[in-house]
Order: sequence, then structure tokens, then C-alpha cells
Amino acid sequence: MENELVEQRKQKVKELRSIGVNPFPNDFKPSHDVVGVLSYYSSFSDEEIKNLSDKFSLAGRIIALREFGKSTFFHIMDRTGKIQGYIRRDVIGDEKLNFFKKFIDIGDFIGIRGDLFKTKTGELTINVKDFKLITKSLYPLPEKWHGLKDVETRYRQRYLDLISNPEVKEIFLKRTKIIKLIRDFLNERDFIEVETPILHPIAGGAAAKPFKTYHNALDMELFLRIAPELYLKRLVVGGFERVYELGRTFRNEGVSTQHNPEFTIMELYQSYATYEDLMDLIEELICFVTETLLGALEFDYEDMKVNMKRPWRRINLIESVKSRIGEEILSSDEFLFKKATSLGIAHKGIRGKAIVELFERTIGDEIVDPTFVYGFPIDVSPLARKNDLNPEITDRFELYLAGREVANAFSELNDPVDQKERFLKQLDFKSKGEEVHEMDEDFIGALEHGMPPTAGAGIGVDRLVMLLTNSPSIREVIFFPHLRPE
RNA sequence: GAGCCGUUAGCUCAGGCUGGUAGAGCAUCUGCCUUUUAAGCAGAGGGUCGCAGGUUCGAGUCCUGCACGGCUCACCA
Repeated sequence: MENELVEQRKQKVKELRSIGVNPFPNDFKPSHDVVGVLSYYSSFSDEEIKNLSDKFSLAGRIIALREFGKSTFFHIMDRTGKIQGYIRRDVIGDEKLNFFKKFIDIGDFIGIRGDLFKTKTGELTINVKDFKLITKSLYPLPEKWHGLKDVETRYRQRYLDLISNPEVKEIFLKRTKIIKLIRDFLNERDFIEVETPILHPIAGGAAAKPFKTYHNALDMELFLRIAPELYLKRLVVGGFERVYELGRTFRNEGVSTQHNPEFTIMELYQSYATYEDLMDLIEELICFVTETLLGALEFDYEDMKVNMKRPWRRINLIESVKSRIGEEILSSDEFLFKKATSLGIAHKGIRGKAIVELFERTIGDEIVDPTFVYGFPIDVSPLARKNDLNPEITDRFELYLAGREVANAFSELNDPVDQKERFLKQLDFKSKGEEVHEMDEDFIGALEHGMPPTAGAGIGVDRLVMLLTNSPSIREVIFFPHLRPE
């Protein structure tokens, strides 16, 4: 037998039907929403409210209920907020009060009609003249005071989390706002938003394990994209000089507080710009988003105080590793690899990887305020333009913030011959067991038609949202993070 | 993949070290209650203690395995 609480409610549904009441009607049209009523009428004095004859109808879910003998208080919540309702016998009559007390439960949706008054404690409340059951809920809501805490239930049944934990809803509203602000900022600067394929014949643009899938009619294996990069650059070749894409990307790797198998990335490309121009652009973009969202450029993240005031610090990757670890880093492979191995870094004899990992484990982890780290080794940057003065490094930077990487950007490599050599070099690394960028002949073909000098950047949107909402885990900013089936 | 921690009523949690047939608050049901807001008072019902084995006269409690989740590390952007 099922839970008694559910049984009771199913019984109520039966009884309602037997007396000719539809427990799931669809003909109630609210005239107002909660915030509309509260914000407008909170400006009136108590006396003025008494004299207002306005009537309102509102709809929402009952989230709290306090019943008395001849009256009832409750709160309903709609998309905008919550408001108290008051039902009393001498206003609404015996029959309706009894119906309410018998059939209406916490969790149900109801529509109410009435006018406003203020209670003794000053809470603006709807004096209910009439109500209607809109949707019967068969399950009880989680506990009113502690909310829903169980992390597994929160993720598996996010709707319960959203109903009972207002701060969770707040985080997701902020997420939506952040994404909108990114679009606003870029649209304003003449960037065009585009959509490129998610099903890729070659999983390019990054080094990661892809998800595989299969197309029946074409009889071919496809991969879910690990990055939109190579398609966006094809569009640059096609004349879209300023493009961006904001969307889902997939990587078939471990899950953690920083990684979800599908995540949201924003990539942008701007022709006739350099990676240094993009430092300025990203500074402006993230400051715009932060300040508009939070009203300030300073915020707490976990135990850190982050200050985003411009200009942001810019440090050279190799110079900072040299000064931390030792000058020999560059002159002696032996020293470099020994040092990396001692820190447990699996570099597989790739110099660039060892250097970048050394940086991440030492200096990168300590960075709190936003810092551009520039000058990445060429062997870990196969899509980035070689530096004109030093062919061992590329014109690439990453943005570090609160100990994490938030953005990756570079002047794009637009020399097709060099690009081909870089891909071939990657295949070398692949034979050492590394995950690498795959050869993409079709992309090289696009470059052969000429891509104007361009700089591009990618921002991990989930991680940015984590920072701006002080969320310790990526699962707190993704509605339905992936879990094993129960 | 490894280590640690967790899983007890619809929800939030005690109990576990030291084995003796399961407890609280909220929610539900009954009664009283017309300005409450974690309403109040009185009473009642509600449990495969994650699953499967083992030890024991007896297991929520001890042991082993498994599942799911969390954190850390590894791997990986």
C-alpha cells in the first residue's frame, strides 16, 4: 500500500469528482501577480487600503496553511513571490469554508479573488471573497522550516528543491540573468549570435574525450561537440567578423564539483583583434555582468574576497613559473620533468604540459583577484598563433579567478600550413597516450581560403555563474546535473 | 579509479561507541480555536532503519559485500 498521505489526497480527488468538482480545471485567469499587488499597494497607508475597493484575482501554489475554527490563513506562491490570504466564515460562508478545510492542502494550486487589508502585524493580505481549486497536489511538500536538504533528492527532483528552497530558485534566476547580460554586452558590440552543429564528424577544438553517437540514415558515427571553435572560425572565413555562440558542450570525462558531462560555453571571435584586445573585452564583459548583477565589483566566494576592480593583473606564465620554481625550467628538460613528476604531474614528456601544470598547481591555485596569465607554450596550444618574437610560445592567455580558470583566449592561428603542422604534432602526442586535438582537414581547407587575423575567447559559463552566486559545486548551477540512475 | 563520510516516518534529524523488537519536531488525522505567520492546546495514526549476507539466543546498532549520494585525491579542462 502506498503512503497514507498520498492515499488521503487521492481519496480527496475521488470525492471531489463525485460531487462534480474538477480537481484539475483550466479556466482560471488571474488578474494580477503577487509582486504586482505587493509593490503597488505597499505604498498606500493602512487607511487608504481600507478605502480601496479594488478586487484582485491571483493564482498560485499553497505553501503554508494555518487553520482556525472559523478562519484560515495561508500563503500562496506564484512566479513572482508569495502573499498571504485570509478566509473567514462571516465573509465567505459556511459551505466554502468547509470545502476549503476539507479539500485544500498545502501544495495545491488555487485561485483566489478578494480585496486587500493589513493584518495586525502589518502584512498585506488578501481578504478572500471566493476561491477555486486549480490543481490538486497528491504529494506533501517537504518540511516548511528546514526545506529540502537531501542533496540527492534536490538534484533528482529539482522541482521540489525549487519549491521549498527560495535561495536555490534565486541562483537559477541569476544564471538566466548572467546569460542575458552576456548576450546584451556582445550584441551591443556588433557580435552576431550563431548556432553551429552539435553533432560533429570530428570532435575538434579541444582535447577531450567525446561522447559517441550514430546517425542511422547516413550510417555514420558522430560525436557530440567538445567545443564549437572550429565551426565558428569557418564562419569567420565566411565573413562573419564578429560572432559568438552560447550553448551546450559535452565532454565524456569524470564528474566533480567543477565538471559536468554537459556544460555551457560561450565562445566569441573578433576579426582584426589580438589576444590583448580580448583581455580588454573580457575585463569589460565580466565587469559589466558582475556589476549589473551584484551592484558591486567585489564579492565573496567561499572563504575568498574577490576584487574585480580594473585594470586586472597580467602575468607571464613562463616568467612566473621560472621565478617560483627556478631558472632551469627553460634550460633543462631534466630539471623540468623531475620537478613536475615530484608533484605528481603526468606530463608524458611534453614540455608545455609540464610547465602549464606546474603553474596551475603552484601560482594558479593562489590567484584570487582576476588575473590574465599569458604566453602559453606552443605544444599545448595547437590552434593559437605563434608569438612573433618567440616561436616557442603562443599569443594566448587564460583568465584565473578565485583559483580557477574562467576563460581561455588567443589570437587565432590563420596560417593553414602551420595549422596542419600543429595537428600533425598533436598526432605525435597522441601516440604517447595523450588526449589531443584531432586532425581536421576540412578545417584546414577553410583556412586555405583565408581567415582574417582574428582573436577568439571561450568562457565557462557554469563556472562564472558559480563564482557570482557563491556556489561551491557546479551541480548547484545546473538544473539537472547527471547522476547514476537510482 | 582510491580514501573518508553518509543513507532511520512524506520532510528535518536523534538513537549507533557500549546489541535487548524504533524516537522527536514538522507534515497528516480527530477535537477546540475569527488577525495567524515555524500559530497554540489535547489526542491518534504513520517505519522493509538503503539492499544482501554473516556473527549472535537476539542486529537500526557489530562484521563483509553491493547500490546510491557527498567530499578529497587521482584522471581530466
